[in-house]
Amino acid sequence: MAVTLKEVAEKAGVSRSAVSRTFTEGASVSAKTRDKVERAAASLGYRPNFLASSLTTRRTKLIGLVSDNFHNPIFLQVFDLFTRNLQDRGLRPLLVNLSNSSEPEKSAQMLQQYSVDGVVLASSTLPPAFAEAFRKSDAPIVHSFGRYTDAPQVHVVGIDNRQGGRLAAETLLARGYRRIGFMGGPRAATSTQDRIEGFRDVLRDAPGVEVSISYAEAYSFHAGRAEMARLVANGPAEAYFCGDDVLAIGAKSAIESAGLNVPGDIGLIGLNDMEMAAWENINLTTIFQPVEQIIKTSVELIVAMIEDPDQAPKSRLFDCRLIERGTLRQR
Amino acid sequence: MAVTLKEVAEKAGVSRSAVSRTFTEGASVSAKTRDKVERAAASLGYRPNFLASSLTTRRTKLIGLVSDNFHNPIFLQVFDLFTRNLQDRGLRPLLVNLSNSSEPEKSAQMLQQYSVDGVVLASSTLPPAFAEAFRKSDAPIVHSFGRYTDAPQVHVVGIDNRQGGRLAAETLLARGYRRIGFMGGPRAATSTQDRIEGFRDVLRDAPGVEVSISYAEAYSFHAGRAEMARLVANGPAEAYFCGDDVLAIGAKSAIESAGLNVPGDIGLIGLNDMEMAAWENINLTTIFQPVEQIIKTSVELIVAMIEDPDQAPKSRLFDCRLIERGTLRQR
DNA sequence: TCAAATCCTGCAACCGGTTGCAACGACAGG
DNA sequence: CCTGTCGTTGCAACCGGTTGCAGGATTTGA
Repeated sequence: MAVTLKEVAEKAGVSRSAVSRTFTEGASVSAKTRDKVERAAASLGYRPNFLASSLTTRRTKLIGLVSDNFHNPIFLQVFDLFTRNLQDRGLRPLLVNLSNSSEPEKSAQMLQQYSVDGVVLASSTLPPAFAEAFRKSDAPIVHSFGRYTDAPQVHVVGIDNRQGGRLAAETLLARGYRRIGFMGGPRAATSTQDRIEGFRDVLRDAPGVEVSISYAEAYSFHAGRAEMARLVANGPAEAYFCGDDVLAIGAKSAIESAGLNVPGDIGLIGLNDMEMAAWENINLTTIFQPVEQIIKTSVELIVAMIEDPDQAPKSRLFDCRLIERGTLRQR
Repeated sequence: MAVTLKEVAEKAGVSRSAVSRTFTEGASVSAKTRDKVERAAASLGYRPNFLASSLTTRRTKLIGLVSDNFHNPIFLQVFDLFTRNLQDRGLRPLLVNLSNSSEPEKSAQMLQQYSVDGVVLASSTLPPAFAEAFRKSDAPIVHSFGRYTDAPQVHVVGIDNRQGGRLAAETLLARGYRRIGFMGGPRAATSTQDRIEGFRDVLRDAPGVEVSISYAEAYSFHAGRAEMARLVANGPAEAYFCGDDVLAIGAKSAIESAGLNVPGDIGLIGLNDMEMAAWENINLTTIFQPVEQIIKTSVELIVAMIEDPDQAPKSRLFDCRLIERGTLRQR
């Protein structure tokens, strides 16, 4: 059984308040008392109970970290960065896996019952209804990797998907491709639509360019591979912008299985720049998404909102940039 | 501000105890009272505060999920499975990232301060001192993917690394390889030594077989690639057992970069059977590690220990099995 | 119809802390 | 030496729940 305040107080011969105060930043305690208390606490191995104190302080230092993406390898990096950023500020992530859950309200309530100080939604595929469910809990919320809106319901931190789409289109144009395809993730993913829009904006005005659009069933290797296999069988474009690296890697596999070559026969450009994209046997040209910056900003934002919860929701978007590797022809 | 017990009690015209009891499994409340309370609770949107109740019940339903492995893609699956298994039992993972932390005691104390009901250490590379630090916290502990010991300090759930090593060796022998290498992870990783032992046990007695051992600096693609590049330059063996799929994939990349072919020139067999190993462009023959079973057992064990904490620590090991794909010659 | 058994309920104390307030002691200034 | 000020301390109430206990209400059995 853990040592309590009371035991320390008795051992040190002071009141419980005195003990509490020596462990509270900025409270008024004399050097003599502090010394007695610290001595007693050390000898008993006392550690204040966070949960008990949270009752009165109304701070748990718990942050709900909610995601539905446990298959795309980029999210391992996302979890790594989130946990470290949070830990560095003395916050603790309470992990919630929304995969095949149809009841976001349950999770939102649960987080509320744990009195989390804030919630991070880390997902680019979260249906709007889900974000809405969490909004009702009164804790600060940040939607990371979310979609830009003029009047967002919650704070959004992510990339400018439109700019990413434009960048991909410009890159493909500059390489001289004229029959160009977009291969998106699931049609419903919020990120996909904006990327298409940017992509189209650029190509609309380009003379003699033919654009095709298709969707993979998920942001996964197999979905990308299956979709590209279908495309290859029906006369593929010259190059594809894939909405995610993992789709691009699947696509590459399909192309090579068909006896064709990347970038010789078909060019590919991905999005994310996940670790694997740099592996020499993959070597994927891709649009870099500033994951570290997004996460750092998300955590800063959550911390700021804990201090001052009444900030109007805003979208914070970062630009993507091109990472040139070996899956587009040089021109 | 959240609705409290007291407000519900007032609205329903009953005592606080009555409200508490209607929300407590198996407490004695009349149908009439329960009805009044539920009505009032629903109209106010009341949800009991877990943290407050944990103070008296001594159950938080919080489980510390500790890991230091946020780079090997297999761990995304590990996190997925852990969170889901825990959630299914109404438990909540408090995620702790031990990466580049040299003070496990801090994390252990922190978990204690949150009164977690149990701790899962999910790592195959955890230095013994780390496990030791957590052992001192009085919560039930399970070390998943840990190393087998006759007299373990904490419960261990993992694979029989020795059997895995034997299986790899037998497979390579059966394929007619005679110059055989082992490429392990970091020399200090607890798992590596046992795998070598099993591997050696089989090959020691095989006539005319030459065994070499080497280590990659980390369980990572680049470490595997670098080590294999070194081996290829110095006259490689005919086939290698790599201590992890990600090492094997790195090795394959190095072999192909050197203008050689897998399995034509060098055979490879990995360990883990991570998702990516099945990707058609990788198609890695590997030793399957029953991750789902390990995690399911770990969670069951934690739950059992919460009920009855005084079980002597035991090791629970699972057998590996061979997954044949395309990186070994057929014989 | 009445006593005994059973079920419900509220009181009050408690879980492990925090904090407003009033009392106290020490010290400085007059 | 007295008074005012200030820093320190303990008391007691509180955070949002749970629970042992005793008394009241209800049911059961004869």
